[in-house]
Amino acid sequence: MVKITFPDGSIREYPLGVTGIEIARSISERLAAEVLSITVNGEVWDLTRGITTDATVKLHKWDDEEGKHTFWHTSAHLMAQALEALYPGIKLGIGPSIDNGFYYDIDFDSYTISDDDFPKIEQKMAELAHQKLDVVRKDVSKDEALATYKAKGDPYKVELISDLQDGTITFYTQGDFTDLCRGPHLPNTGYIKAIKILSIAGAYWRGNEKNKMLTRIYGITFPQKKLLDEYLVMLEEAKKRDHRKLGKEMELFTFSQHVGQGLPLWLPRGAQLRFQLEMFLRKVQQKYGYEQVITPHIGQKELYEISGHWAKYGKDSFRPITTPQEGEEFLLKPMNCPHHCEIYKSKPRSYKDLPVRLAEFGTVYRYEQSGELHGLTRVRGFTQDDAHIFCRPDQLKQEFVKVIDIVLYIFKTLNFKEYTAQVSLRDPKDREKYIGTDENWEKAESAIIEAAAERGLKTTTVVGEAAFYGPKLDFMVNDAIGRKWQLGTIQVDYNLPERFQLEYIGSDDKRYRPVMIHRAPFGSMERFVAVLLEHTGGKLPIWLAPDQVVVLPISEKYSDYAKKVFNYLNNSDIRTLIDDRNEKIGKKIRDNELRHIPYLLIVGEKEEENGTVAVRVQGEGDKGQMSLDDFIMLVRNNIESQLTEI
RNA sequence: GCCUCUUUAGCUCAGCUGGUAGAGCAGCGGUUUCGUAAACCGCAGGUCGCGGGUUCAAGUCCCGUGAGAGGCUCCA
Repeated sequence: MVKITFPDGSIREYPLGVTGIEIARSISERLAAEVLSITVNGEVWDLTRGITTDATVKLHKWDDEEGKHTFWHTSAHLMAQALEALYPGIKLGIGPSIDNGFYYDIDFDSYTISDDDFPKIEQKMAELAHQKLDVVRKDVSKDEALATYKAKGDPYKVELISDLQDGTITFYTQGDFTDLCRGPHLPNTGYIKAIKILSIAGAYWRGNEKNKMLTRIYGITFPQKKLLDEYLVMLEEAKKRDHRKLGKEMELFTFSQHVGQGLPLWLPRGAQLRFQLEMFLRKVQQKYGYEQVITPHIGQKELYEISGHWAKYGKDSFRPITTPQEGEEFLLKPMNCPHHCEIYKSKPRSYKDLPVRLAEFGTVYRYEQSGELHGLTRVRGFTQDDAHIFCRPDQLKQEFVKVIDIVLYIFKTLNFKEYTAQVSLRDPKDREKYIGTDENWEKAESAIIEAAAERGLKTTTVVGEAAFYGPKLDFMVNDAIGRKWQLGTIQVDYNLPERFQLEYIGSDDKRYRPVMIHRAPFGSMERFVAVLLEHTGGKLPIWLAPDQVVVLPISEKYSDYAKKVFNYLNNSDIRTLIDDRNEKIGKKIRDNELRHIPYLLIVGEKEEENGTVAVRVQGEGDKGQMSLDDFIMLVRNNIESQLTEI
């Protein structure tokens, strides 16, 4: 007998070799029907694997991450099985589950695969799933595993096996398909009821660009058709919220192939939106003791040699700008920090002056790889909401905490309810990647960890993700449909003060070196606007909306009154438009709703008589008549309630 | 940068196997003067991303190149 401990602490005894599915069945048939995998002593197992020691277990259903991953892992095998049947002789790479589904990397050799093949693949998978093929685990020796794949002529699996430790290597077999795999898997393929092949893409073997490019096929599967339908609806919703689409529809920004890839052109409405965001952050920063500075878009190459950016990123940057003067070279600035260091150095600083907090909406240029460019989220010219805090070492943690407060205030104001924070530390084994002394790195890392703890942030820690000059704290927000975006970043830097020989005079009249914090709560204006659009689906908070109100006369008879309303509102600092086209009111409402304008004011005979407006709120419909002054109060109160005090 | 796909009017898209470009919306002109998500009629609008090639003939086939999409690698 074995003792099985459940998550609630209860213990039951089962015969030696009991399986997960048997345990589930002993609890209820319904559970047995839903369970997908089981964690045994911290390791996720197949439901059909016998338990031979006392164990702590947890059963996983579809709503557990572990359950989904087991499901999708088997689905990846199912897809590979279907592909092998359809395209004999293909060579399999790897096929893991991912956050939303699974993929398999495959060397198709002479076959070419396109979207048109998806239905065929889906159909074959469905057919194989329907056969309820048992998925059988088998331990094999390394030699045996190698021999199997050598015989099959699959170089990728041979490479994978060669890199594995000796000992237990497992194969999973379903029907005539066998794959090298650690597992775990579903008991049989019959669990998979709904299948969708999503996309196709190239992927380097083992993620290394020196290796051969394999074909990666992405798919997703579900235990019920209904769930697939819901997922497809969600994908549609994501498409609707795509900031590139909204940016075009709302006339916020555009790109021109003549201006260049990744160089956004902000249209009047987009510029208005950015301006509102800037004003908002300027106000917050003023309260936190920041001072605005302005620096040029270029700087001498030497500046970046001092900072270390040229050595580190020079080869991936825009080429230096030359001048009529022999030997003179400038760079488009890829960072604002060197300029800000020079501002710090422009006069002697006393310990009493610190912290010095220099802020700038600084536009920088980076030559991102062409394949990486994406809408406003990844561009070659962008404006950081940048600031550099120069402080004494004893002020570091406190300053860091204040920056966290700014970030959290922004998230709150803009209604990002869920967020996580990631502490990125250096990889102590990869010294080549970083500059600076061990001692300073350790001080910086502990300052971040302590500051995050002080504000009770839930953090994850990733080793090896630090910037080359220091560790950082990055913020990720969840948007309205659950997607994660990286936004703000706060970074500690002992390195640049060293390189720029920054100093302050201490109370003992000796010279000391300040510490720097780089921070950008939005990250960049471009990226932030993109995330905001996707989060809100274009329904921006009223204070950010480029156009806040549009006045719609019922017919041309009332356009004089509409103009009076329009002027009155604009004079009251409410950004107002008028739509006095010769169209029916229904048409005007439709068009202006589609433009995502927060308030539509309908004016006709009744309104003109009473000196009122009929208010229609975007997405909510008719709110009835009110006086113009009441409406202005309504708008102002709305703005105030959204912009809560710090 | 690499792989796959896409590129036709301001926007969204149609144009099969090569025979010389089409729709809806937007725009403009008119009719209508209207009460909460699309009134009606008419007009105009395109060197089919760009450059070569094959062909009697290229939006369509081939080569090169720009831009976009989905991934991979990268991200100060």
